[in-house]
Amino acid sequence: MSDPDGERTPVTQRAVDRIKAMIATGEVGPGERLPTERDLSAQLGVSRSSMREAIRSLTTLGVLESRHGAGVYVTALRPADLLETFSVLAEVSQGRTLLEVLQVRRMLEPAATALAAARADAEDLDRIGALLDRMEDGPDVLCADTVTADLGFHQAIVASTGNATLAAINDGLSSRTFNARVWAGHREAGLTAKLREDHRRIHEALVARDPEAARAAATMHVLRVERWLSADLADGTTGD
Amino acid sequence: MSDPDGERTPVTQRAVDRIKAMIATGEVGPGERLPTERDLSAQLGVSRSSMREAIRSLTTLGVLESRHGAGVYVTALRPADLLETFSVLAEVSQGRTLLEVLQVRRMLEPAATALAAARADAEDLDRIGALLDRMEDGPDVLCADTVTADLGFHQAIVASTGNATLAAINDGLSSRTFNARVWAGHREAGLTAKLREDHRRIHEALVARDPEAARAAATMHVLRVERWLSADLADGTTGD
DNA sequence: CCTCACAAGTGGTCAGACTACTTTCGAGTA
DNA sequence: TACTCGAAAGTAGTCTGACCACTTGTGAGG
Repeated sequence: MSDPDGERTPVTQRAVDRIKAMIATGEVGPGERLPTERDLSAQLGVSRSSMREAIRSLTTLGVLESRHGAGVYVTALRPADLLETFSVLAEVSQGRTLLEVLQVRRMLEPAATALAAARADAEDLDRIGALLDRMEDGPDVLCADTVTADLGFHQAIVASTGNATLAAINDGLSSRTFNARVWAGHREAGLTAKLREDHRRIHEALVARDPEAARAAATMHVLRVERWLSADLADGTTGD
Repeated sequence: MSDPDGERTPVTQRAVDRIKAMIATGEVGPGERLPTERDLSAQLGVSRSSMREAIRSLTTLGVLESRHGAGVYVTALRPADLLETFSVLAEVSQGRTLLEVLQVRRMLEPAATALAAARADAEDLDRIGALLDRMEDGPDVLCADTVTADLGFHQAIVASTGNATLAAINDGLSSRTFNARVWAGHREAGLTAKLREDHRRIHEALVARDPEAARAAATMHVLRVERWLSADLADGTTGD
């Protein structure tokens, strides 16, 4: 910050910085509306196109939100808003990076699940249990619902830790396409029962309010997925 | 993906998706150059303005890189590229969210430090040791160098795990301004010696290649900072 | 063979017009 | 009076075409 002016900074970047400053100084707070694009561009002496690119950039970052016909607003600036971009990692990653992601999840999920075992309230447990049932209900068929329930199951657990930042990060480390691959891979190997067993054990530990059991169950689950991915990658037929 | 067409998607969003698809299908790979903005906009039948906004969005996400006069390129798509936006969280966070961030670090750093104790090579240890010295060299005065060395110290440790994704995430959870606050706060309380001791213990565990000692030392360090922040927030004079 | 200036090509910025959507407010109605 | 609904004003979204700033390749000149 405070680049004297040694090098010419692009106009759009200056606009981005200016808006960031407006938020940092409290000139506009979370949830509030910014001046119109036209006003902003006039204030900063830049064209509306450049201002729009600046706004687009901050919108992508989750700092601003544009509502067609209504105006540009500052988001709530909650972790979930700011970490939405995070999902790109899981989406784009392949091979080696995917393994790295799983390694990070092996650090986070056990700790998060243990914390959830201590903190989840009855309502949380109900929600988690319902998602578990949805996963079990699915026949052998791998309907998209199973994958959805699986994602929801883990998200609900992490969310019940009460740490929104943790939840947002963990969500970013999971991706629908990857999860679908995991289920498909396990079905081919006839191992979907193992996945279901993992989930049930995690749920039992949560209900029993046993953090250490929860940690162990979560570790085993991530490890299983990690091991499967390792083997899958080694097969060569990695697909995209 | 594959939104039938139930609702009209904005033109710019379609352009973003199209470029993402070009990358996903391998039509353009990491490091390669895209067609010119003018060509792309013609291909997709959108205006150059909209295409520029799409490119701006992907540039912000760390997927593309624009070089004035030279063209638009796909980045290497390394985790560090994709997670650069992550730092916004640590920059913007305040109060409660900051505590959440530290709680996540308490899950990651011990595990990462333990892994580093097992994996770091001689070169890594040298680099880490040098940064430790730089931190100790600083007199009582809190020159910016101490903060820089502190940041570098933790980054070097996490980097030596060999997990670039982990390193990128952890970097995103640290911020220069927060670190400076921590040092300033500890100096006021006359506790900088404690911070130095933490770092020394971590380093010793790494050199001894003792993962469990490393895990414990890292945990204690993060806990100390967490406890300090808790107290600092309770003081009310939280600053911005 | 090397150097350097020029030219072509590229992203960066600007201006202004029009479209699509949202919100507001007032006229008309029950 | 209270409610409904449609028109109007205001906003973001898109398009066009022009010009500026920078990079790169190339060809003339040394």
